[in-house]
Amino acid sequence: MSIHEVARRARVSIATVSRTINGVSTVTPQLSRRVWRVIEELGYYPNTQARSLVSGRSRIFGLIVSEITNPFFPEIVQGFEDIAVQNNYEILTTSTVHDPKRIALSVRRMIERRVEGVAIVTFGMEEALFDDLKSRKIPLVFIDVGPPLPRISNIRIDYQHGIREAVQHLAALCHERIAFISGPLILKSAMARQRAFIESMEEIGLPVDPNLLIEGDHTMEGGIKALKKILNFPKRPTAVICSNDMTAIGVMRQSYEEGVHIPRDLSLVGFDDIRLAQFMIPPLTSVKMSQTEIARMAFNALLSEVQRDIPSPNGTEYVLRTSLVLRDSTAMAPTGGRKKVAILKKSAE
Amino acid sequence: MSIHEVARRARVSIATVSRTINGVSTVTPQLSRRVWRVIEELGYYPNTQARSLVSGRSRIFGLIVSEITNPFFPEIVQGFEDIAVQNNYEILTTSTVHDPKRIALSVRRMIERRVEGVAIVTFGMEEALFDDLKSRKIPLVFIDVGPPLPRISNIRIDYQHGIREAVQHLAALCHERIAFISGPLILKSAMARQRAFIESMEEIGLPVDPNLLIEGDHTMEGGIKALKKILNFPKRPTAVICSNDMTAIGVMRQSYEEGVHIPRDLSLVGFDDIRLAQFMIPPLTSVKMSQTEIARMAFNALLSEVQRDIPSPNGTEYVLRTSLVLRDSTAMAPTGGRKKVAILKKSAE
DNA sequence: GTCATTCAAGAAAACGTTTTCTCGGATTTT
DNA sequence: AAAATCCGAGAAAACGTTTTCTTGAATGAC
Repeated sequence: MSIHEVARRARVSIATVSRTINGVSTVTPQLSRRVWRVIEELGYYPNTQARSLVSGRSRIFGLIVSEITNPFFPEIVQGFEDIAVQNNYEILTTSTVHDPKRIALSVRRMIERRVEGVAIVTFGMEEALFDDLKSRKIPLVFIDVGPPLPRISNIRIDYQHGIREAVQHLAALCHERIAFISGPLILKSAMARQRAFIESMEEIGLPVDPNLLIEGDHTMEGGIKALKKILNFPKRPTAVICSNDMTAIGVMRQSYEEGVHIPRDLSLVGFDDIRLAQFMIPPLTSVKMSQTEIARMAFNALLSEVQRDIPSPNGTEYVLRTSLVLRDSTAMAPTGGRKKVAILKKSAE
Repeated sequence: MSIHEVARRARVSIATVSRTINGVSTVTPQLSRRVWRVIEELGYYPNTQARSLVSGRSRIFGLIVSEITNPFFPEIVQGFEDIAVQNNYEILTTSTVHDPKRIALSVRRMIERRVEGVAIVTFGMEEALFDDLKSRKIPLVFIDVGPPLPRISNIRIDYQHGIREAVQHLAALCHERIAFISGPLILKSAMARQRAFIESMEEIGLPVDPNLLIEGDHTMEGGIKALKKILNFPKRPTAVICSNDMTAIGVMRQSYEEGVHIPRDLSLVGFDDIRLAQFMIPPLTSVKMSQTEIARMAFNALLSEVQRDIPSPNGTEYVLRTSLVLRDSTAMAPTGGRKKVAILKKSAE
């Protein structure tokens, strides 16, 4: 089972077996063949733990995501795993479920396993929980934190670009009253999206009604609640942009419940462009933030940091473009916005 | 950084440090306190690799799923992770993406990491790929394979129960032409579901039209295609049962496209009851196969096998009940169906 | 033909733990 | 009070590798 058994049967030293496996040049072809034959015969697989103990390299990366049951994340996990496999790395995934205890535990375990780097894809603000990793000089990559620190890279999401496209698209369809359902505003990323929305509106000369800035929670339930609120306003908006797709799905659901037709009565734009978006009814127009791309960037950030001989003095900043994907959940604004809504209300009574 | 440093600073031997960490009784409270203080001070975390090298226990379980981007699986991964955390295990997850090469590689790596057990949740038929694990006597747990072998447990899904409920439910709503969209029939699990459907229909005395047995592929796209086929039949069915929820979502999507209203024109039942089902428009009636429960069973199967002193001679068989969850995608059959069923029922008496 | 050089492969050290073995002092037994 | 027992803690072995050091044979130089 161990390298010794192989060595014994091939009548060589364990050093030779090790060298054979690792393709070190100094081993005679003849011996090499003999060793390989025994390895095959025995079905010998080297013990990774022993290997990385002596080599000091675990070939493991950690991946921390908020919640794997949120459809946004599986694509990231898959993408990360795909590249990891290609590069002979393994990954230790943790779905934090927003539980600080869980995060702390997971960080601890990753350190104990001597991971070579950790990608933190959480959109959260639990930064302090990762101090342990930082002080141990483990390469990290975050989403949307700055400024870069030694060994700590960052993927900056260019929210502005996609959201501007969304606002312009709606404006082109004659929408003027546009609501924005944000994520929890304690989250940097949620804040950034809202800010991008406001700036885009101002840029294009549309008024931002503070009543139409609604704080959601990035869940379907949140979308449902938010739409209820929106429909209660005397002056209903004709379009809604959501801070993520799950919220948009909630909005759709509640619209159906209340007899509001999308996109005839209400145009809807999501954010993230999860795969599901295209299978909604109607297919959801959304701002794409490529999960695969995020995964790729995150992995490469870690890998290149690990492969460096001297640590990067200031991490690296990667930028991810977002951009609008048009589908069927947006349409021309109902003419004379207001009146139409008034009529709608009457017929509802 | 290592146990030696701790030992040096606490002026004890490394054995004492080890004993302190592992709570071995024979260590004086006074010394213990001294050691702990140094550990805290240094922020020392033991090296898992060294630990499990000597102890021979990796405290890792492998988890192999078909495709983490399929909404059915994340709940399983999460559930598995939850229990693993509670039991101080770590998990190495692989999403096979149906690629045999990938599976083989992943199996190999798991063996190299000396995982203590592997849960295989794939609904596939790549069984031969796991022979390596079997021959190494690593505890395994499968879904829906039998018969049990030494150290190999099995979770048998009781498809019949839930599907019978679904058929009875539809029959009660006076449906008699009921279509079934299966998964790929090379899959045991897909076959089993179809068989359960046929048996349930016969049980209740409804005819099974072979034309209404359609082979899908467990994807949304498959559902879309299948519905197109169904709508082309001269004698359309009034209800459809799908072999999984993704297929049902595809059916919904295409129904919308073709102006077929669910549930007025067509009743729809899914299978799996993924979380998303309740957020569909309309909320999808589905046969629940609790993913959390599967995860729990799988983990416990592995854990109890590992904790045994002598291996189980025949694994253990766990059974998971399925049952219908009623929502809004089913309704009374369009009139015309009614009468006939009434007659049918009479003749059955 | 002797001596320096090269090189393949074995011996041994090292990685960071746990665990067995050993030892010396304290406690109990007689 | 001497002998036997216990017990806390250090020394050392072991886990399965990689890698450095060593060795001895073969090659080449003069």
